[in-house]
Amino acid sequence: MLTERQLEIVLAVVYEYIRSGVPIGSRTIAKRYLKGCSAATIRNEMADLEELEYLYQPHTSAGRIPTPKAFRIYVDAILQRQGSRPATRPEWLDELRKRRDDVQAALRYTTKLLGNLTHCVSLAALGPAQEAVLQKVEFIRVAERSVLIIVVLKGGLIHHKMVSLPFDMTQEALDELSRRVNMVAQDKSWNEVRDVLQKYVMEELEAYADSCRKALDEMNGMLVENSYQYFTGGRYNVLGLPEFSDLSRLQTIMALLEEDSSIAQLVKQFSPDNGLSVIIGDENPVTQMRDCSVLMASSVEKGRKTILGLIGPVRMDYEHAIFVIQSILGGLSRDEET
Amino acid sequence: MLTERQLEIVLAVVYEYIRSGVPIGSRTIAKRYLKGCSAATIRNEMADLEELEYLYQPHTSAGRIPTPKAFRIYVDAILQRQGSRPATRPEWLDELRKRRDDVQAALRYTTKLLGNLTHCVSLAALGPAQEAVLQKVEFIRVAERSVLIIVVLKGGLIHHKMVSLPFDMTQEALDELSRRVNMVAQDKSWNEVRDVLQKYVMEELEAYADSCRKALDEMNGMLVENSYQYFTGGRYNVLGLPEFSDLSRLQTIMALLEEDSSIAQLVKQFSPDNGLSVIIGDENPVTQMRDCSVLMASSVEKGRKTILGLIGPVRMDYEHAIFVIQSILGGLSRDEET
DNA sequence: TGTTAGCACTCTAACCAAAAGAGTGCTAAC
DNA sequence: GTTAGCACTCTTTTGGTTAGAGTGCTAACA
Repeated sequence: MLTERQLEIVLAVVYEYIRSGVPIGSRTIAKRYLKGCSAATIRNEMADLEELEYLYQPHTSAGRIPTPKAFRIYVDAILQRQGSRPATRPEWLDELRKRRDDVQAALRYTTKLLGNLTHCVSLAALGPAQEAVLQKVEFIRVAERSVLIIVVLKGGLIHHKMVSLPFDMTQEALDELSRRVNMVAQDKSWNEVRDVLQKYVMEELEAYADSCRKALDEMNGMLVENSYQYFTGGRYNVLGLPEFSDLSRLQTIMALLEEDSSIAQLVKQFSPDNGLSVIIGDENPVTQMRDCSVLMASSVEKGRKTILGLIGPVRMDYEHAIFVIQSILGGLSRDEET
Repeated sequence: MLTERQLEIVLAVVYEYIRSGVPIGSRTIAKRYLKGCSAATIRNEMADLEELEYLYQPHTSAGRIPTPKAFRIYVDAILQRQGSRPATRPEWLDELRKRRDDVQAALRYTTKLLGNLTHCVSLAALGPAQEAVLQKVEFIRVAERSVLIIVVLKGGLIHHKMVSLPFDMTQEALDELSRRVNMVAQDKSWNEVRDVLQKYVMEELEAYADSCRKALDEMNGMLVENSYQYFTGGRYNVLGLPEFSDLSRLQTIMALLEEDSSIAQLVKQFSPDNGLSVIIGDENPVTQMRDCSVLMASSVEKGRKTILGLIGPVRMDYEHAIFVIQSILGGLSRDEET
């Protein structure tokens, strides 16, 4: 265990390092944080902390840099005293609220906002919709055996997908299918109606059984399995940072961020069901991201998960980032009306 | 005017510079391209070409680098002998064709493909839809005075937008509106029906006149004014390039590319109505992009413009890029069935 | 008159050594 | 347990030197 003073030193080094980005010397700490002690004392402690793997030196005769382990206790300390939020509501929240009605547009705007405020790459994801209430379903024949499925969810969210069916269906047959599906499904969640629908459609539309089954399968895919929607923004924010001066490494991260599948991996692994999680440096199983930290916050509303993420340097301003990400998540929510 | 030999030298310097990225010396040219002449002769010519602003030296005693003016005649020369295309159809085209049915998804895939094949940042845009044939229009009430407008175009393309109306409308009234609009508009283009619709709706739905007018206005906005859809991809491709080692400059370009509005500006300014345009370096009025070259190709099909773009270093492999962008544009088109 | 060989000249990039600066680790005293 | 002092280490900066590439110019040549 760390002594009180050791903890103080670790926190001070992290704090200072986040601001300056250069190794922190004993003098700095003694002068600014532990005024009771001299630099030499700090040096002794630092040597111990190095053995305990909270700090390390890039080389002898340099100051100390915090390890991920140190960042971890720093972040944990921040999360502890979460209560003391600044009461002032930032003005950018109002702008966000205005756009809340169109969920997709709001999330796009959110990634921009989040990125700019934190100087990190930001991402937003909208979880599966199986719990969301269906408002309207429509099947539209686009070409032979090609059908466009449109699902409108309560709240104005829209999902659509082009699918190809095993057999062609006329628009009339599709309209009939739409009518039936809507009859059963309207104002219910997909989870509630999925099985009923499967049976009901099978019975009544036997002639098109195969195609209908396929269509419902695809709907299921749209709403359940594959149905995360991703948005990213602010990629340019990390370009200037010294920790990403190694371009080839930056390139692999950027490439990752253009692949929905890798974002999906990140999101699935880390987004807590409700709340915040912080993944620091090598805590991340995605090896290409070992030099980054990731913040993920999520909330569930009307059966639908909203996830916000931040990807930045290990040396990010966690305190500010946590504040921003939580404010925005709150701002997106309809529950909270102030 | 340039002499035959001067032209040869310019083209050779450009060609060599595109491949190597370093200043080209007189010896290289003499040895590989103009075997009849000695290096000294080439040097004399080069001095003249420098005065004519086709070449410049980063410093005395360095080789020559082509100016944008030189790139321009190089590109023009390529465009001249367009006819001699390699007959082999690249295998990536087949993959693209398979995805052609869902236009949006196809364009997303296109940006990825285009970026990877050319090592440039790629963009795709889908032009306004006022000429496209309407298949179905739907108005869905999402909240009080909040309505989701969905427009499905022939071919499976979908546009949707959340709008707020001056007065609330019941879903029944909206259904009535949908019914009327569909009756008039189905299988016609927006351009054909816009004015009729405006009148017709006004007459019959007087009670909701204001809201209906607003809804139709918004539809107009969706389909005409603001209706470009943009996709970008392959941003990471330019990260490694030496010409973008100045990160702050790269950062401004990347920031531009995350703004739909600045992409819009680029697209509107440069996309030719049908065909290809190449903007080299300082030919670009967007000052932040003076270090880049931009390729834009577009085609119009069923009244709808598809635009593909490439943004890369001035020293890009134009020949390859032109081939790729044209192949892909052809591959996206439905007309061309081979 | 256009072309070429030869050579002095220029500029960059790479290398090296020396000096400055920052910060440590250790020792001895408090 | 804490601190002052000091020698030591390592990086960064600076300046100077060299090797190499490529030019421009001149004089000779076809």
